[in-house]
Amino acid sequence: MTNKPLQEERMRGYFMQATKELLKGEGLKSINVRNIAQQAGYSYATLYNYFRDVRELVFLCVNDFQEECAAEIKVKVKDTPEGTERIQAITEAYIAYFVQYPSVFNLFFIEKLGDLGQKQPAANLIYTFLNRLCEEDWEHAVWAQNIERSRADETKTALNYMACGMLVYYMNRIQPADFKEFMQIVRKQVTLVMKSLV
Amino acid sequence: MTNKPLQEERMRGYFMQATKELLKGEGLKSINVRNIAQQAGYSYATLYNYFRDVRELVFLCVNDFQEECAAEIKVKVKDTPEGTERIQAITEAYIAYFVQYPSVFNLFFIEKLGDLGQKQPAANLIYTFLNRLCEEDWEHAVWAQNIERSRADETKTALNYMACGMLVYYMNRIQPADFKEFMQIVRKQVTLVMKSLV
DNA sequence: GAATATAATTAACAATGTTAATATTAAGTA
DNA sequence: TACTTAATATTAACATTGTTAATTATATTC
Repeated sequence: MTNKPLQEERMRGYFMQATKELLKGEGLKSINVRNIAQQAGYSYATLYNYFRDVRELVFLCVNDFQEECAAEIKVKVKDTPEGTERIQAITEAYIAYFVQYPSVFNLFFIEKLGDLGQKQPAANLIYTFLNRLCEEDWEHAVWAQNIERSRADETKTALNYMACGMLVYYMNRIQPADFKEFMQIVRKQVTLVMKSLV
Repeated sequence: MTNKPLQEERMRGYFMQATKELLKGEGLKSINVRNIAQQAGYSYATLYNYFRDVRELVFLCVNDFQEECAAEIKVKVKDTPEGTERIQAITEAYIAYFVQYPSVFNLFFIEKLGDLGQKQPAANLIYTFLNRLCEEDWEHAVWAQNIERSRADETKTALNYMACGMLVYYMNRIQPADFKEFMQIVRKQVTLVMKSLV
């Protein structure tokens, strides 16, 4: 008695595991079908029995990285009081995560999923990620500080854009040069955006 | 009597012209040595007599695009009064330019120049572009509205990051779907950032 | 006009994504 | 158990792209 869907799921898992290992290890430049397949212990053509193409495979990893990122952040901010203060802390941790894993950043924000046909779900997943991370805290802030929801939404959006912009500059332009300085700017800018709440 | 440097400069010009035509026409996906060389009327290997590699060629176009963009913006904002109001107008026109030419956007913000060895100058050129476009107006604003310079610098930086972030989201994630709506969000967000001045 | 330097072209190679053809393994049945 | 067929995996092959080497064409100089 065989269970085909389960087996296929396992196979996909092996390839995804391999992809994630490569991404976090060697980085994006090592991502190609032959490397991935070797890391998974299969031949490169086998991959095509389980994924439409290599991009589908790579973008299926987005979910896993988000879970990992969310877990990491949860630990980091567990002692920060709920509300705007924690929104700042989460945003900073979010940025720090991507700095730690540049390939994940590229995967999330740079690689074009546009070409990826039906993968708009992945785009939404990415677009809403920071907001989901901060959801409770926004609720709390709106309630506790009596903030207008439309105002909160604008600030939320601003935070989202700002975080992305800072990451793009830091990652692609090496600007500023060092991480510590970068995180200081991040803190300043996040504070500045949060000020628009009141 | 020949003038080698002049001739070489001309050759470089032909290839750069071809590259720019392709970028603005077919887009980034059509950029490869064979296409560029054909568009320039030469063989693909000839390119390597004038540029280290294809990326050097492409990034040499950054300058030209910036000039074009600056000229376009100048026309657009010529009736807007100097100062913060024009900073907003310039920022919006800057964003609109990149939406109009997605390949230029990719070239400026997405393509990694990191690998490009000694091309940090290009990175700086890009990083400072919006600030240079608004330079006079910032001077005017600081002077006319008696704004602290450190405060102005923070807002300037925020605007820079914000513009980049909005573009990344709109370009890569198709979010929001339509240009008009996007530009409304842009206006709102720019206004929000500019409020941090006072 | 022959010899040489310069520049451009074609040929060739390596890396990568993808598909087609082949081989291998597993499942089902007499 | 042995044979047939379906499934899965592998190797071979092809297309695209960047790059370099070998070759050909052009221009310069004596």
